[in-house]
Amino acid sequence: MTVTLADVAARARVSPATVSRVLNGNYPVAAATRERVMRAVDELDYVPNGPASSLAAATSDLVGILVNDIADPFFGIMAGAAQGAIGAGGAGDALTEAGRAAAGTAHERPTGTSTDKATAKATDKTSDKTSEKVSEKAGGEKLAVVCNTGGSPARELTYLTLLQRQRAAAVILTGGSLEDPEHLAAVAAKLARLAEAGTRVVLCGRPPLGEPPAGEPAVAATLAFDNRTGARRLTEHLLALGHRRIGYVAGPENRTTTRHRLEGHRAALAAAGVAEGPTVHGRYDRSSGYEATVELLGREPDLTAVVSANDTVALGVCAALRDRGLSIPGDVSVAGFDDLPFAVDAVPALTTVRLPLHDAGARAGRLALGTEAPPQGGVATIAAELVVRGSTGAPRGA
Amino acid sequence: MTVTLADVAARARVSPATVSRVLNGNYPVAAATRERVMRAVDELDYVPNGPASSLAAATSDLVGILVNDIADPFFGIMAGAAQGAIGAGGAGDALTEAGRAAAGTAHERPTGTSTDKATAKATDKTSDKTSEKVSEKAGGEKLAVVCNTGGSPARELTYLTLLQRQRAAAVILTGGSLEDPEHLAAVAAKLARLAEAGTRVVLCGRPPLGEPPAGEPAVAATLAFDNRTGARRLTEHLLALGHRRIGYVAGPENRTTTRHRLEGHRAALAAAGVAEGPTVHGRYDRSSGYEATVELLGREPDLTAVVSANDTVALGVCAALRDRGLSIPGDVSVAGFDDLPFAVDAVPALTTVRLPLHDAGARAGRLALGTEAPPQGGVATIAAELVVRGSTGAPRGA
DNA sequence: ACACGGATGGAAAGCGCTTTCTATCGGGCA
DNA sequence: TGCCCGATAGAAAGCGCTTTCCATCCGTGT
Repeated sequence: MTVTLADVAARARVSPATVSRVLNGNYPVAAATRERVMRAVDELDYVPNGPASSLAAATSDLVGILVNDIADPFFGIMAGAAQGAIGAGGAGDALTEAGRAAAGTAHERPTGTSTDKATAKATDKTSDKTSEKVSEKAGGEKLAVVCNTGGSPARELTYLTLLQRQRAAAVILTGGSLEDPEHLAAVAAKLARLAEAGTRVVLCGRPPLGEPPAGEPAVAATLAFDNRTGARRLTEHLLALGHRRIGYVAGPENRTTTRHRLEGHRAALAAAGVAEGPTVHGRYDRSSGYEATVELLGREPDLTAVVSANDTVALGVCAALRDRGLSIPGDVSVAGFDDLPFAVDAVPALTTVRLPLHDAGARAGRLALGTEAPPQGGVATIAAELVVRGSTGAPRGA
Repeated sequence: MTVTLADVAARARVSPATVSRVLNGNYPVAAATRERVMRAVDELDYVPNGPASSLAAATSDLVGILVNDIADPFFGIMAGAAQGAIGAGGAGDALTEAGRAAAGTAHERPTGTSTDKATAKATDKTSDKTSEKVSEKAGGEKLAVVCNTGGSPARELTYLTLLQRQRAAAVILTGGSLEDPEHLAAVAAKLARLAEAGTRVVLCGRPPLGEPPAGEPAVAATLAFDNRTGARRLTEHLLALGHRRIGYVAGPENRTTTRHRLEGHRAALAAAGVAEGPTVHGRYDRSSGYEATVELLGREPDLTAVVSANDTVALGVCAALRDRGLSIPGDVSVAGFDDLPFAVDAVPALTTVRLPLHDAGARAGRLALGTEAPPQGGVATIAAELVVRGSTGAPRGA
């Protein structure tokens, strides 16, 4: 029922081997023959069987991107950027172009007859392009898929196994991870076997794995966000404004991101000799920020500033404050983290710490492709930048 | 180098066939034998070769979710919900639980010795569960991957082809589509072949495909948002408040969502005998809303209300208005669409049209799994609900 | 006590593609 | 003119797993 390589071979009156070679373009095939094969592919509307190729070639062109929460733009932006770098044929940033290019792209190949042939042609084109003896390592066009772990360690492992099963070309893990030693070890082990099997591993916005066993090569290329310094700068900013009673709405416990940001915050306080204010842990969503703020104010009614786990949480913090009749930043200053697109639209606009999510994601994509050389020592630290806006100001009477 | 089924068989002193049967649990295997095999699997840390199984079984457990923009929560929420319904082992909504459950889940299997064994165990557990003669159609645990098309029709087709190659179990297309007839035909053709090959096709938040050829079964189960009615209600609300000069910041041209919302808007105006105000098309992002508003005010300085393509755009509209010194809703009312989580945090909170993204996504996931029966006639229309908040009010002097 | 059938396990034939290893065909060169 | 080589194409051996027959084995019914 489905068209196979053999069918194409028969129609083109060549051997299956030749068809394979034409399609993969890594072996000289006479122009005439190639032409004949392509015609047959077109006419039969042949689509290669992925599993079969992957099995025979022992590789696939899948790249997995793991995210903690796909509904959170923090991950969406990184994933989109990575995906753009991986799948857009080098165009780099298809995501950004997307809106504008929304129309038109479909007509680029007017030669096609039946609509579906356009697809086949596209495939051919790709092969053509790569057929000019592209080295194996160069990493041609790959297909990125994003896997939503929902923050569940079990699911993270499941996806990693799936990707391992699929013999993925690369895996990108984004965002902070759970700090449970058992889980960490399990992930490290899994990544080690993936790397061993030839899958490129990239960590984006996540701290590096432990050191590799001995003099062995690093398992993963790592792009780590400098959450600690970012958080520290943010708290220093608040301290400079005169705040001394600062509440902290932290992210979920046992997460690296949560810990690092908290550490930066505490470091700033310690350096200034200011006592730490109340801290409440919660989720990375707005209602968590709301609830935490209520709790915080209960514990310490005269707070003059609240630092949030991230921008989304900050929105909840603002809402809670407003509902209590407190003005921002008049009565209480609020700070976010990440500088997601909506941060500037909050009223007042959020003071926050910008993380170059887009750049980091794109770079992760290139690392996954092998287009970009891994950083020295395998780990690059990505700086976080303080962005001061209207939501922070001097405390009353300062 | 890698462990294969045969290795496991050898170690367990059974035939490969038996190992396969234990792993897939669709054939009676004596408890003792099974036990032996499982031990071997554990000890060797065996991970099945996905491509090989897919090839032999002619199916895979991949479910593809196509989204237009992964950085947009509109898609993220649907994708997350779908993914939760598909991959969470029936738990239904892993995404929501995620934050809370962030810790702990890793310890659930204290029997494991080496860290990596935990994974193997998890796999076994799954097999166990399904080994009790689960019918083929029931659709066990599948793996959802989301594919970001970035709104590019070419990429949409590419991903569909990829999924076809992988012999995906199901495909979910989310969000509106381009209205280009050629592209539409290409997609329809592709989906038809997918369906024909046994892949379940679900459209979520996208209008139905054209009618299937003759008396043939519908290719796709469709969950269509009633954007038209939603938009109509929204404009009616504005009209009821007394607005007569309403600007419209529309989404990209040639998109179904854009057209439907615009049609609803116009229908309301027509029904009320009110002349249509200026309309500007743009992207689905905040800066587009900002720019469009500047343009709108240039054309028609005395607008009293602006309707936006969606909430994100509305944020940009608000920013532009604020920058011009116009108050919301005092001088100009603003309305969004979708009711994304941040809509309530805008100041003033956005009046918008709520789309049950989460429910729709989850339902799409169940349809993809075959857990839920497709709607009558193949198409279910999902109602959109007007949500009135502070960003809309009576125009000055009304 | 003997034949029969249910319960298990093995053998082996692929699934569709990739990739050596060969075979063939012309030319260029000595 | 004859030989060796580069350029092409084909043959065939898998890749690792599923699954359709079959072959056993043992408990039962009569």
